[in-house]
Amino acid sequence: MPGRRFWLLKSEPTTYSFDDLLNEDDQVAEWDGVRNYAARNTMRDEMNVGDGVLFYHSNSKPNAVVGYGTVVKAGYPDHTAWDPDSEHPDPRSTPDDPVWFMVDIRGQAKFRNPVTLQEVKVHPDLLEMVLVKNSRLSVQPVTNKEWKVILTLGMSE
DNA sequence: GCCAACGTTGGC
DNA sequence: GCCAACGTTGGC
Repeated sequence: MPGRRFWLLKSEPTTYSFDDLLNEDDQVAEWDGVRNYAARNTMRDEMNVGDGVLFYHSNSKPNAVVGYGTVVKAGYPDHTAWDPDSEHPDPRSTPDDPVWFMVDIRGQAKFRNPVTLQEVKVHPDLLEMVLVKNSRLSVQPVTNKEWKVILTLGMSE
């Protein structure tokens, strides 16, 4: 599919794990609560329906890419920002003038063989991943090649 | 639990 | 607009 792009989403499994996503109705969830401008811009402006998504567990044992899925809804305002009872309220964001955005994602499959951060750091095709270069970005681009390599590694025995 | 790296805030 | 101070992320 021309124009299809690839992304990596991070979460701490103690907060929200890939299994949590797979347990949702239709395995679909709103990727809400992101409060970082670079990550917001990516979700608001770049991510499209059908794009591939890798899921990474941070602060985990081991830290690893654990599965993949797809974008099922492109960027739209994150309504949790103006919900004072949500995890990440931000009074600056309103329905009329939203500050924060999210996408909906569907979990496709868990990797038989999670691709650990250690493996990523030594694999010649993965050394340049944003995951390694800027470890703090929670929504980040993945190249076509990185996607293929990680899927192959992840789905192998 | 520590702390380096990074992002954000706010005084000037 | 700069940059110091502060807060957070996330690997170890």
